Amino acid sequence: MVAKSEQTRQRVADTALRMFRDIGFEKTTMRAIAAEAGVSVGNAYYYFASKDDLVHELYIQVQAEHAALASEALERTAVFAERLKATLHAGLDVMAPYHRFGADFVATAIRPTSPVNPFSGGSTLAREASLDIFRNTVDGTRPAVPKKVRDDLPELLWLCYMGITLFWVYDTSEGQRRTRKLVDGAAPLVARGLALARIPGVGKVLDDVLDLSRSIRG
Amino acid sequence: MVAKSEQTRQRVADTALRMFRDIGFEKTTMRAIAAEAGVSVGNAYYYFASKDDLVHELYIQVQAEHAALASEALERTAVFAERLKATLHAGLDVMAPYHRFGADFVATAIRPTSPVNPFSGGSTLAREASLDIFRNTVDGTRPAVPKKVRDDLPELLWLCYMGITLFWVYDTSEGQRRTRKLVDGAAPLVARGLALARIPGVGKVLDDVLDLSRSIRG
DNA sequence: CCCCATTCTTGAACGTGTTCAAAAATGAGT
DNA sequence: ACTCATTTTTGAACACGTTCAAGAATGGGG
Repeated sequence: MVAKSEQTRQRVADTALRMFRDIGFEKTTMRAIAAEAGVSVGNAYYYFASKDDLVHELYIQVQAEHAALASEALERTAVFAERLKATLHAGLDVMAPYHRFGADFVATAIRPTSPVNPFSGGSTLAREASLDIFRNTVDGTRPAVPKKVRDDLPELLWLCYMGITLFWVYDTSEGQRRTRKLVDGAAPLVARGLALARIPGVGKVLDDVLDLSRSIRG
Repeated sequence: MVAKSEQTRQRVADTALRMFRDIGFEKTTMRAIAAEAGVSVGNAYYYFASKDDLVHELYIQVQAEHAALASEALERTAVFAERLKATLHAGLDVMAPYHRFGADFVATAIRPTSPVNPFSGGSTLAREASLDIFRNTVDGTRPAVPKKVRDDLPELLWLCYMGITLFWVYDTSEGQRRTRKLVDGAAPLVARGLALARIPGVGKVLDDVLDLSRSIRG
């Protein structure tokens, strides 16, 4: 019977995530989580190597919700700008309850040693899952995006999404209204920008940008 | 006599900065700083509200060095791409000794509550000082950059610099070679991209980008 | 039923950043 | 020289994340 152990793990995770949402990152101490979940501090550490690891748990869950919500919304349109908008808004929808926690999340995630870090660590599962959402967004587009950028676009959009998330973290307007406005404004602009890729002069510069991007990554 | 007090403050700051550079952020404990500087822990806190505040001190100093080094290099050329390259490389030069400390610095700086945060807090002195470096970079350019973007360009470049810094933090290549390559490649590309602003189709999109950027900030 | 290796759980202990009441040093006014 | 309010300094104490030796529960094999 492995269920008992899994049950304890789940109770700790659920308690932690609820407390992150309700009272914020700093007030959610490991002692408080343990007490609330009815286990000892050491026991929580048996299942999660660190407090950051619990943040990782939250990241996984938020991302799964993002994928589900985006996938659903993407069925409704094939127009690139609309699809991008839908994916980005879905991300904001899912993160919304955790806005007050956002800054701490980003500060945690940005450390190279963090299990949540989206950049380093190479092929993190979480990062690939997140990239897949943007691959979906690009792939289902009709008319298709220019061949030239098709391969790199998902990663580029994902990077934009990271930027938007950062903007969102600092967005103190009610309901993060300004971030919504940013998404609404930026999505069609990206689409129009892509169309420019067909202008010869622009295309050359774009080629070089993509070359540089590839050479830096390699 | 106010010098005695200032002397203590300076000794704490110097000790902290040296230890950050030599042994890293985490190993530089407040107790270790105090011991090394020959004061009590509480005394260090009399002058610096937090460990983050000591990071702020470092930020100020690094930035002053960046301004000086960039200003010197900018006297040597009026070509935009060269000026941008010079400013960015100057930044990397100044940060170089602290590379191992970079991740902790960024994680500290990114919190909205941090005294080092470059975004929130509105008109932080440090942020304005940093922006001035890029205003200098743009202003002295001959031929001048397109009127359309002249006002917004410094802030945009500064934002790029933040991005490059982030890249630099994760750059594990020796001497952060890849970041240098990024700067060398990106600077001329930005210059060529600016030239495109004069193409009508591109100009329209650019106008909208700038409009959005302004409306979001306001 | 009992063994015992494995899995799970406990709570005290460590080092950390930070706080604070109290003590010491300082220096301007007499 | 002597106040005494102000500035500076001290070190013990607090809550935190984390570790770990020790013990308790579990469950398959005799």
